[in-house]
Amino acid sequence: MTDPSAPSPAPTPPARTRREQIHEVASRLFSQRGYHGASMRDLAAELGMQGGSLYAHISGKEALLIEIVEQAARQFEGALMDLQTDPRPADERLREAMARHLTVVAGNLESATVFFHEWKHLSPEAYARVTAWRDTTEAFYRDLVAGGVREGVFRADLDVKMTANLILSAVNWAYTWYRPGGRLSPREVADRYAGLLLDGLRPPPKEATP
Amino acid sequence: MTDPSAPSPAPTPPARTRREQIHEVASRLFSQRGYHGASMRDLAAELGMQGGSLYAHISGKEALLIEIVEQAARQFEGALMDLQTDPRPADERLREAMARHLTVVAGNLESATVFFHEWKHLSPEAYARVTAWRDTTEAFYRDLVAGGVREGVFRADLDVKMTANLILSAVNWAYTWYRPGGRLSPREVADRYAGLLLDGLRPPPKEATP
DNA sequence: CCTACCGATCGGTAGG
DNA sequence: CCTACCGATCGGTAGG
Repeated sequence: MTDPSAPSPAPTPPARTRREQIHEVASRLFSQRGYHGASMRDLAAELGMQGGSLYAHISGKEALLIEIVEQAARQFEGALMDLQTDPRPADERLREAMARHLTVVAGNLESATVFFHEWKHLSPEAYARVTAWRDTTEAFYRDLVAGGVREGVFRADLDVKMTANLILSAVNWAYTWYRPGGRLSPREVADRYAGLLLDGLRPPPKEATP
Repeated sequence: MTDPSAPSPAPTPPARTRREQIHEVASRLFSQRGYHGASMRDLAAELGMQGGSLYAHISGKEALLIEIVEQAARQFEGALMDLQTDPRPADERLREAMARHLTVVAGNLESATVFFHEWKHLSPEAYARVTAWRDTTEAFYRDLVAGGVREGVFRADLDVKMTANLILSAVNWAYTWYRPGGRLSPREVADRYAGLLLDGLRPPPKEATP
């Protein structure tokens, strides 16, 4: 990691790194085996330590789950929320939001899987925080759709809630099938999905030539 | 359940009922707490028996998971597969497939949740069977989309795989938000989703009036 | 970060 | 379907 010919201006703090390693391996194990199916001894073994040694770095198993899930929630939030003040028309904002959302999912498949599957095992307080984050994301997409209707970029007769549900389905469900190194980048998936949603499956109407 | 004024022509076999009760409660517990988070003693307690007594009815915990997951898979298959020979145009077939798919999800929220979350805990043989079922469903939607393109009902430039992914996202993700007794029936959700997918979010082009 | 250990709980079985 | 039990494993701690 360190180039011996160069000075090392900012030595990496090692304590932080170890915690991050634990988080990373825990994300993988929780996503593969589920929260209850992955044991602290499994986790320790993957890091080359004994089970009890983990507790020098973390306070417990649930704290690990909380941090993984809340970090994922913060990433979704950080990717989307500044789009609320974006001046572009709603169709462009939709394309951009889907691209960012899919980029977070695709770039964090393991913690996204933990976020979607294991959040129900959180203690009531953390559970409530995650529920609030989910509601915020849903409201973001509903507002985007409603804004598009107001702008005249979207149909006036849209069911705003169902439209937001459909968009969320597309970007969230990607955690089940998207694999890095596949045919399409997250942005390409977003472009195709947004194109389908905006223009629909039907062929464009022919020029009126009776 | 039995009308005392009427003769009972086919007495219900009680052994089958007990197994079905176990399946039903297991679906709920597995969906709420996850496969590894739900214990056999939890399950027995909900049925008013001791942990060991379950094994008079079932062979083990994993057999229970296999049966729940495979029953769900069979329901999806049974709902969709006869549509392959349906003579209607692809847009109508799409609407019907989504309605049936959503009806299975909405009518079996617990086992659908187990199907989507816990199948990764199956033994290799059952895992392979479920994977094959998933592939069949994906192929069904890809064929439907490709058929629509051939018929001229869908745009010629569709990305068939991504279109099928988008449809599957819509109908599968419903397990996370659909609740019985909500605003819309599964069929109404399907109608709205199919309408959005077919016609898109953009307003219809005005009649050419220059 | 390790050794050694705690009480609790796990899936499952024997014998009735 | 129950009682009583099996060995294994769980999350976590004490003391170094």
